[in-house]
Amino acid sequence: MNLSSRDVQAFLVLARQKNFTQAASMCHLSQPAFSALIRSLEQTVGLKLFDRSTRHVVLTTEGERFLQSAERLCAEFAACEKAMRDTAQLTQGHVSVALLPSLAAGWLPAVLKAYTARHPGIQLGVLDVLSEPCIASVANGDADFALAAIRADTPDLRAEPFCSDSFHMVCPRAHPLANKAALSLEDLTPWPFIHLARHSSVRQYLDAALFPRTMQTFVEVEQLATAMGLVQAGLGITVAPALSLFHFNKPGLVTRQLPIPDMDRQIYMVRKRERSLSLAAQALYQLMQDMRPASA
Amino acid sequence: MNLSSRDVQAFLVLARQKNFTQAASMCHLSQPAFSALIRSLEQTVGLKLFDRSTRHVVLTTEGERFLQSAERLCAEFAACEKAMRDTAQLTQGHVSVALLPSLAAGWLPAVLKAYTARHPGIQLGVLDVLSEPCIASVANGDADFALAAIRADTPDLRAEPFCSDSFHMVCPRAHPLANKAALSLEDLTPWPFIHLARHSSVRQYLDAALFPRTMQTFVEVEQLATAMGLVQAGLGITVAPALSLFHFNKPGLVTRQLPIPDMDRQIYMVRKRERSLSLAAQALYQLMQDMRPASA
DNA sequence: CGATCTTACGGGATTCGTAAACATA
DNA sequence: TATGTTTACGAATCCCGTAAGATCG
Repeated sequence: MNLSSRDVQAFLVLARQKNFTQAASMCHLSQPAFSALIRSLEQTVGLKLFDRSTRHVVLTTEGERFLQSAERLCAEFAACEKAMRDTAQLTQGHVSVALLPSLAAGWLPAVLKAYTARHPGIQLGVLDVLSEPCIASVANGDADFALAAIRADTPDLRAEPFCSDSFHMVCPRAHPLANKAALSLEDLTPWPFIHLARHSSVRQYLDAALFPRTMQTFVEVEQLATAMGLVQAGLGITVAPALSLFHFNKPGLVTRQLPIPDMDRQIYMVRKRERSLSLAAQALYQLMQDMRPASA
Repeated sequence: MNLSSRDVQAFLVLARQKNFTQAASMCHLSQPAFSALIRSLEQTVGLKLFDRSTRHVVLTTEGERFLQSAERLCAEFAACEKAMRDTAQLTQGHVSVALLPSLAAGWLPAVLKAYTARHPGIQLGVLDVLSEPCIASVANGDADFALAAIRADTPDLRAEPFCSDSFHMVCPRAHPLANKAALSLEDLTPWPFIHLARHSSVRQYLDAALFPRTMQTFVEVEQLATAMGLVQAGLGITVAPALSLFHFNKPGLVTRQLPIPDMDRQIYMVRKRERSLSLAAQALYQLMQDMRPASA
């Protein structure tokens, strides 16, 4: 049995109007076409639904029975249509993004502000974790996409460059490096250095750029905020990516970009291969590209 | 937006199978036709519902959302289809008949027994009242049709002969009329007579047949059962239609048919003009015709 | 005779299946 | 290369609107 929303709609209109001509025009059909439609509906349902003479049109008992089903069907159709329109117009939906804590703290707030202003009905999810769990959350479906420092190209995942992130030296205002002209990586090696843990992407980029040289390690810490405190206390200098410099925007501290272009940290947009982003995710990613941090 | 049960079904099959070829064969369609169907569905819904490559078919986020609506729609379609099938097969339904108390007591039980045996799911309604309220209940929709002694042909109602009902004299066994040969209406006039009330159809037929003669009225009563008691007590004789003779099937009483054919009471089937009987009512009426009382 | 539903029929759109092209592992 | 989806296209079907026919008040 095949039954379309159009059939149901036509039936309901006729049941209300009790007049083929009026009902037909309401359905934007010629009267004979409408008559044929009702006849074919009766055939597919297998029951005579209307008693009709040239003067009167009335529901049969079976028609009354079908009316109940038709009204429920019509309500479901309407709900379905509304749901689809809402999702298409981003009035309703959900998006979850995984990104590095540095992006989440410094840059994301403005993005989310713009996003919710435009799409207030969309539920947001943020996973502000390191690159590895970012990738994992995309792989297992917790996040629609991720912005991470790992070029994760697996059979499941696909990465594309999103932005790049230059490195900056951080030292106290009174430090000799604070005003040195033409700063280079070489200049940093003599000084006590606050390292991040080896598993951090910052450390890996830095070690690679230094190799085979090394820094005078004073200490290794996990959090950039800790490194900030140590530098502010005059215990050493450190290197941080541009996106996390908001940590070091403090009195008594100086940040200077390291002019080593090929050392720039790449941030990738990571998503599932062969799966399109949801509309809500597309809109968020589009906005993120429009508001992409200056590739300083 | 037009959406058919076929579309929804196809969507659900593909969402389950995640394979166009298999889903197509399940829907008895060629694979390209099925592919086109899904494409047109996506177009009417206005959303991409599946991510498809040559290897994998997966629901998009929007497809997941539609899946919920589709499942609810599918359930409604199934419920509707079942309801219609039940109605068509008389597994479900309702019929209400109005008929004279005489028919209701003597003849109806066997009819209803046969009817419920054949259609156990049909709800029954019986209005065992006099002809006038019978007709009224059809006119106001309380009964599907009536069996009454009034030929009710109004703009709203239509009557057709159903059966005829001969009249019988009732007297005590010891009464002279009990064994008299060649009984005629004349023979009854000398004896004390138990009349029914003037508004009863029996009385009207009897008065018309007698006119201008009259009976020796002993008393007028409303109920045939009362008349039976009075006759049994030897207070008089009476006349009753064949269909209510079960009242007089008692020891000490004799009933004899009055051989006056054109006096026979007509019973009519009364129904609304221009309205078909419900399937349940059709079945009941057909059975009633098949089991029609012998036109004694 | 006027209003209204049904039937008849020609044209146009939709939909189907076969065959070929295309894509991915 | 094998599996599976999309494109191309001719044919059958379905659906619509106009016009004529039938029916009831």
